[in-house]
Amino acid sequence: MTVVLGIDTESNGRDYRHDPLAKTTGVSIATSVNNGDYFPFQHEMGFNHVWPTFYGVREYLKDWIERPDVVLVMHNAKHDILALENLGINVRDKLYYCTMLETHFVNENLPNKGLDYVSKWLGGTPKVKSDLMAKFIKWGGWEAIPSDVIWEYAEHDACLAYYIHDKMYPRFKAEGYDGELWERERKFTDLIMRMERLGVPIDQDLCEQEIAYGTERMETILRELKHNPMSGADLKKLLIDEMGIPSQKDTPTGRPSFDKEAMGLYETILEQRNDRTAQAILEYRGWQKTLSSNYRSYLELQSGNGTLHPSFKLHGTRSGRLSCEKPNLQQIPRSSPKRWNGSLKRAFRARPGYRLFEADYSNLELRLAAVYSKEPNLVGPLQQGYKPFDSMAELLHGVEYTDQQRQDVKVQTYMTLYGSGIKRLKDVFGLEHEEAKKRRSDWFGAYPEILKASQKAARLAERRGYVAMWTGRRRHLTQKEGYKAFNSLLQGGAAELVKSVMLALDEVIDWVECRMLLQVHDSVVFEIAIGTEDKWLPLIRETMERVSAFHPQFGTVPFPVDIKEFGG
DNA sequence: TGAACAGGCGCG
DNA sequence: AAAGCGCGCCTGTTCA
Repeated sequence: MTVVLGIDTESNGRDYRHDPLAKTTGVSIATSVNNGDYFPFQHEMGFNHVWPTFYGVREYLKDWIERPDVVLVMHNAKHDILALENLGINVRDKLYYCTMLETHFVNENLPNKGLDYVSKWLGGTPKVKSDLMAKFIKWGGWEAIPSDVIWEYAEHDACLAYYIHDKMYPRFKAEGYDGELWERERKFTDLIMRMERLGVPIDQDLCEQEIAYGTERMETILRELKHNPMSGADLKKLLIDEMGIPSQKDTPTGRPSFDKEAMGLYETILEQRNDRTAQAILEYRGWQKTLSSNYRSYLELQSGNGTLHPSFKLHGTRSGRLSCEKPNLQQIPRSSPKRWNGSLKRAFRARPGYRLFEADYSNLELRLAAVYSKEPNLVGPLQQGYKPFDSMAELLHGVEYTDQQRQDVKVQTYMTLYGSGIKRLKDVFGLEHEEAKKRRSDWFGAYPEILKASQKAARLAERRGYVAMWTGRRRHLTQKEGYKAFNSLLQGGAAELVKSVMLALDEVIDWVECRMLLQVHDSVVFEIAIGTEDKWLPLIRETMERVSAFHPQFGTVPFPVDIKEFGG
């Protein structure tokens, strides 16, 4: 017989992954929906337990929690596992359930997966945060809450975890997630936790230099323009009222738009007057974005020795991808000639004795589309080693295709795989309705099996309410969302594939000479000891390219991996 | 004064 | 009938 325990932990609010002062102040345990207790024993203020055993609460909890017949239930286990580890309680090898992920797997479309929201969504009670507790938090942070003040809140949270598991587990199991899939998810959670703890090293001096340079550029531009380029109202005054240019584009709410596309239009008009106002506005906004979202944010978030510890959210996306926050290192600007963000990767510098490398799949989702659809016009050329868009441009425009045609085919292909309609095609390529229709039918004429696969996925989603990825993981769609089904299979299938690959990589790397630091959907960033590159890089490539190990279908086309040095 | 929304932009 | 998909996070604006 197993015992199910709802667990919730309280801490002093510091980050377990890098802060030596991080401390778990107490643990709550629920043995049923309405039977929970809180064990405070490391609070700065208020009562601390020394009972119930002579050798202490920590040991008592450890004995209980580590018992092999105890199954733990936690809301956001990734956090509570660290909190328990902080007490020397090891749960990495035991069976646990994360109610947040149970909820996410069964209903990935829920806008919020927090404990309070999910409980209420299920018809349960909300969290109980007293006014007094809120005041303490405001006054001195979580660290300042006396144990007696957090008591009720803490034990209630453990009950809520128990309650959510009680409600969600049957659905989780019925959809086939318990067992192998959940075990795989726990292993992946463990891997992500190791990645997060390692963190990503940055070059603080370079960040500071860029902040100084960018701030100066922004001040200069502001003096010239005398208007705030971040303010729509100001830009209207400047460009439309003062300079007399008619509005080029409107936002959905009817105000003039000054996004990149609109600014491009203003720029061509201003070019004739030899006026650089549009460029100045774009440069200002470019610096603003980069300084606040990247350089300054990196310096603020680094842990004290120049290391970033972003959080990867396992429940972050409906598609099954990870998301990343604080900071979001899945949106580091890619290399380009732009002065303000074109070389941002230089801000990342491996630890002494190491180098950074990024290994990424080429056209991962497109290759998956070829596999799923079995489209001979795509599978054939890929098998022969063609680059997909070379082959597609050739098929649609003949061997004499232009660079522009190739680029357009690429854009149209991704638009199509993402479910774009004719209207969007018209807008993006500036076509008449009939031309757009023809482009669409030409594309589908060349790749008819893709159209069929897409329609088949849509029908299936409409009939069953979901599509299943190759692992069994589901994406739930409403009747109206059938058009998203094929894209869900590609985006979600790719995410599942990269997850499997990372688990396979975990088996071959040693996490000392070679370790994973980041995942960016179709790529993985590694830190590798100098002098051992020849040992690890080929192994990484082989492991990543051997996707047929996960599903025999993936053997029908190659999945080539490109490896580049990353950072400065 | 703070929350919520809108617009904008970075990534795959 | 028509629909580009999936994110995080910044500044400015609006509203309670």
